[in-house]
Amino acid sequence: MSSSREPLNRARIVDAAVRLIEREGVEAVSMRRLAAELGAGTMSLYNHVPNKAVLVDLAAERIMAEARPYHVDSDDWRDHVRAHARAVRELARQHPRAFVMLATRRLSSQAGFMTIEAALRNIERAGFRGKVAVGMMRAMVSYLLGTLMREVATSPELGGIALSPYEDVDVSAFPLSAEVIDELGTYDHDHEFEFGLELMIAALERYQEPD
Amino acid sequence: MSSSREPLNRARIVDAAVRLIEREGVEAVSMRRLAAELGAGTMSLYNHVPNKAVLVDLAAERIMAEARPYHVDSDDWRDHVRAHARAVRELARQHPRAFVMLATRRLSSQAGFMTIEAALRNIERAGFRGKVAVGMMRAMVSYLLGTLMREVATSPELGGIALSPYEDVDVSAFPLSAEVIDELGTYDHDHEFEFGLELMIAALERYQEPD
DNA sequence: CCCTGCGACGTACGGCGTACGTAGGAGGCT
DNA sequence: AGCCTCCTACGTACGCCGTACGTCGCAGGG
Repeated sequence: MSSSREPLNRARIVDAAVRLIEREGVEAVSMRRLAAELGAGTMSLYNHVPNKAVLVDLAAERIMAEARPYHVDSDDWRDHVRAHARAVRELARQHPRAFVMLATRRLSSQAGFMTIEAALRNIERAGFRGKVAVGMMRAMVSYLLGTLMREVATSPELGGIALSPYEDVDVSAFPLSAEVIDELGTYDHDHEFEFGLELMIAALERYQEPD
Repeated sequence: MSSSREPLNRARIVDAAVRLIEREGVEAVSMRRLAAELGAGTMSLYNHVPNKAVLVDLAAERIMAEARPYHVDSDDWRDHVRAHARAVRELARQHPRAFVMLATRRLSSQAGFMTIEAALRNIERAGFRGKVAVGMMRAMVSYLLGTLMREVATSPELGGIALSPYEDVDVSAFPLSAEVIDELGTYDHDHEFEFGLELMIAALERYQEPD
């Protein structure tokens, strides 16, 4: 495939891995396939990358680095938090298969720090610093991670989610669930994300003005 | 291994899978190994289970079903929310390797509904019903999923997390991060979990008394 | 007594990650 | 020029994996 005259190098390999991950998910990545795609011998890859695990790590970092810094024109910290959260969501939606992978991996990259720094800046804007700010930042990250995992790992094109997840369960044993069963079966991800986001913002606001 | 005189059946196979998952994680599960552990031929498993994917699903459901309903003596909905969240956390900590698996899978089981119903009950106690309650429940689930993923996927015994994740990054470019770098490198999961939990509760409270 | 059906199992295929050994070419040295 | 050293590419092979397929033996019914 693509001009096999180019000598192999780490960048080209990682590139190919990223493309493959975005196209078919991590589980589709194999050293043999990658090599074939690069028109190289399988074992040649090992001259540039110690093993598959770190290759995947490198790919994860590369994808993370694609995150564009968001921009927003406002003095209100809430708008910044919103913009930041939406930017993360955008990244997740653009790379659904990669996101699941990123989510289960601890990041230690420059790119990861950019996100952390931006989140801390927003929380500082809201009037928090130090330990409390870190706690809030982490809670925010947890919420984002959670919703986006749910949104993205649930998307139908990603591997056979049942149409109605509640087919073979007798709901009558669960009165409250039964009452809102239609709601439970429906996912309006836009709405849910924004709802949860406002909930998180409300929580921060409440800490601002203590009783 | 263990009394190979017993005839094979689905329950025994799923049991073995669960044990193996809890001991060494999903990635350690293989049909050959499972069969060996049961003192059976590899292909005999396929008489009781169509393929590995559904076997793992069955194991996931079985683990989920182990979740004990929590109990708490209080009239305050906050205490119920706390108890529920802590029960989920306990489950995650008792089965860290299984939890990561459960988290990336959509549940449609009876057991899953028990959790949903309990969460809805608590939120109803706080005075919310219908669509709003579902949104809140989902936000709560997202937060729980997120923190617990972070807590559990990060635990050192689960596959080589670097001691200090921020070794080779130049923090000086990130002033706010630098300011709290010690905090960032430290994880007090108990404290963090409770902090985030109170944040979520605060958010619900704020919805109770609208400005 | 035979027939039928089912569960257990062996073999084999095409995949995987990667250890290891080899070969060839580029660059520096004398 | 000749040689040596080092780096990269690559082939082979090992031990895993999931599972399709075919066979065999045995239990139960006619």
